[in-house]
Amino acid sequence: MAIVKPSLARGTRDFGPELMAKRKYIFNILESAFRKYGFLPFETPAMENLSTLTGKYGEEGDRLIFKILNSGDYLGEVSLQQFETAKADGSRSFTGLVSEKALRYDLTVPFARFVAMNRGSLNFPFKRYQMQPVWRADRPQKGRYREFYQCDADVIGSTSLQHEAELIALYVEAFQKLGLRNFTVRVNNRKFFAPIAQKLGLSGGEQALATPLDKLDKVGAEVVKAELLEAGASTTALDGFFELLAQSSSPNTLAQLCGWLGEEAAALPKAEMEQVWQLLEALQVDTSKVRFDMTLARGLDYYTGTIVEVVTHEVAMGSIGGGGRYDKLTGIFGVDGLSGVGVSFGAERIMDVMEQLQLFPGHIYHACDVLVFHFSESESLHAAAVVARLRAAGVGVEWYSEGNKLKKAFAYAEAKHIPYLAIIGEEEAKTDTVALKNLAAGTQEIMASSQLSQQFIRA
RNA sequence: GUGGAUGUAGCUCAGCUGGUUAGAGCGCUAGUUUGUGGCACUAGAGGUCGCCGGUUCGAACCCGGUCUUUCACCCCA
Repeated sequence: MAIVKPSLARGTRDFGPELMAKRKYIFNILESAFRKYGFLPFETPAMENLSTLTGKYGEEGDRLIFKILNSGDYLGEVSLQQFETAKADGSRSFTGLVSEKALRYDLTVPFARFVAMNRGSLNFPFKRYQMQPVWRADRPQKGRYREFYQCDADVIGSTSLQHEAELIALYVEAFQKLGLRNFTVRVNNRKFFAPIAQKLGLSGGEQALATPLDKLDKVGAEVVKAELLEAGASTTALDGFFELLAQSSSPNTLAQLCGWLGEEAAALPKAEMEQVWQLLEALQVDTSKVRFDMTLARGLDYYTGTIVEVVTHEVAMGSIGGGGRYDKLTGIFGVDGLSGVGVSFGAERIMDVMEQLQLFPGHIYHACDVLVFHFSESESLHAAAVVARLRAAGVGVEWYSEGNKLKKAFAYAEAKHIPYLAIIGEEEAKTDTVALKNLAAGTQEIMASSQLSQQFIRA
């Protein structure tokens, strides 16, 4: 077989022991936060039926789904006419002919699929957390991968705004536990969009508003204004709206927006926002980390109510978390009346942010407590006894196997961040002792083998 | 998916307008020190110059394609 130069598929990465230590550190913090709020673990397959995924993420999203080619003679069933048609529409209809499975694009849709399938046997409101990779056929950039982990917490089967408030509380708590200080949970409500679009006179409905609005902070007011004009907005209404946007960082934004819309039109989303806010305060959430942001839109089609997104101000990075309420997601699978709400943590980006801010504590990467080293074969049985004795006492031990060079054992232990080296030579074997060296301090002590485990149990 | 940049030793990078055996620092290996590292000194190993093709007497260097990474757009975690 030809030798292939080893390489990674585009947009993917390996996780060596050091990165794994960091990822597990993040996952452990998130997991304990999830459990603290009553969420239970849950997983779904990496691949779903293509029909489960398409149409849930918007047109752009559909394009980014990784499709899996059918097995066998997948071209045999395709007629020449179908082929020509597909060729004419830029291959769009072709995937449907040769692919019926795809890699999951997010964790929410598979979860909704599960709930719809198992509604009879679930205990509602059903709360689950899920930490698994998702795949997107996007063009990779910094902080943007084609395979990345999401950590989601969702509750399906309740319309209570308690869940919105609790999930925001969870966000604030988890990010603070991870060590992030300067971050904001942006909150908005999709129910504002229809009345705003109507007042502006947009023909395309709320989506015509959401897409341009979402990129306001990026492209600036003028560009957004131009796009909305093109979408049919009236000039006078637009001026009023941008006056609001110009001061959208003020704490009165919500009231101003509602004033502009009129009490009747704004009544529902306003009431929801206010209730969520009251609950946040009652839950003693640090609301300085939470901000109403009328420019937040979010791309995914399925959100219907409260939407949230988390950004950090300490490093340049896209959002590190996002979520919202979706009323009709299970409806697509034939089960109406099950509203859901959830949040997602972008593990990969959180990891990149924490890396840059050096938020990982130093102790998370160490293989075990002690490396046992013996000089020659004649001491190996004594060393084995020491190893066994330590492990029996619950101490993490690695037994060095490469030769008689103490120097190399030092380097090895250091590379794996093992704090202690237990040295066994002729003299130690004879007297049933061990020379225990603390690598960081450089101190060394001769002690009886039987006393050795005490050192670690104390520490 | 569209446009721009990038790619030289394990890592970070030199390499003058194309000209013989492609360099440095760090790291690695061995030794000074046959049982005590993190310092110093000495020696050494390691490169199809991303890949494929073209121009040329001659290409790491010029041209085309391709892949990777990266930036902007799009979108998003």
